[in-house]
Amino acid sequence: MATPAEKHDVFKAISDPTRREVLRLLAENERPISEIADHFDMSRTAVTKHLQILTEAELISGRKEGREKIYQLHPEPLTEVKQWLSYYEKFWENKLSMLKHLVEDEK
Amino acid sequence: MATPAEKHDVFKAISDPTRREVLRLLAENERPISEIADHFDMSRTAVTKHLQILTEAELISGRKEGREKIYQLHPEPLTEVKQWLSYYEKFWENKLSMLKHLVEDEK
DNA sequence: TAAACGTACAACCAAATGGTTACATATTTA
DNA sequence: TAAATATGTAACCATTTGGTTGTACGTTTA
Repeated sequence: MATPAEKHDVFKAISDPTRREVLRLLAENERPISEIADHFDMSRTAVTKHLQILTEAELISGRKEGREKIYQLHPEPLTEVKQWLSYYEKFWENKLSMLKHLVEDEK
Repeated sequence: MATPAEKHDVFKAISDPTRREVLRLLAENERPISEIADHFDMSRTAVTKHLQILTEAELISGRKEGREKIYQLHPEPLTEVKQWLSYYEKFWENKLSMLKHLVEDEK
């Protein structure tokens, strides 16, 4: 059967362009919600919902600091995507990458 | 701004567990629709819709052969996901992987 | 040629998704 | 303390998503 549609679905989380942009912003710096929202042409509420989805996927986390809530990136769950992708790499990659696979397998 | 929500959105295409399973099936073998549908607990029509989405993302293609339509995998668009991921790898990977990055950059 | 097979497609549906506005609450700051 | 700032949250909405059933149509095959 297919991979179960988990509560913390990282594939679903990264399927939205807005959420990918949020990840990129947080890769640069941790930021409060309002600063994140400033980068988008949508309401702060809408951005907050995206932050919740990313939080459920454990790709980000927020801490309260005074009246602000500061979000930071946690890229670890992306390894699941990387592992999934690695299965398909052999179908398209070249010899240089084959070498890379050998290195990978040494882990 | 965010990555445009393209017509052929590979991130959206792979966000669904059923579609990821279809890709896995086609990675093994090219198959007609009915054979793909047999692997799922849903109607053939529903599976066909997933095949259309994967086709729009150019991850698969189908050819008519007699009364069958045979689908095959085209994994190339997954490189977009791989490239996107590579930006985040530096945040989590270890030194062995750093070496791998050096090799990668030689391309 | 009649029946079975494989697919295409229209119409419909419930739930999820991605957005909104309005208002409440907590924290600084003037 | 009053005002401004930052966030939380409820209620609502349109569209998309992921599924269904029913029917039609081309292709074997008995």
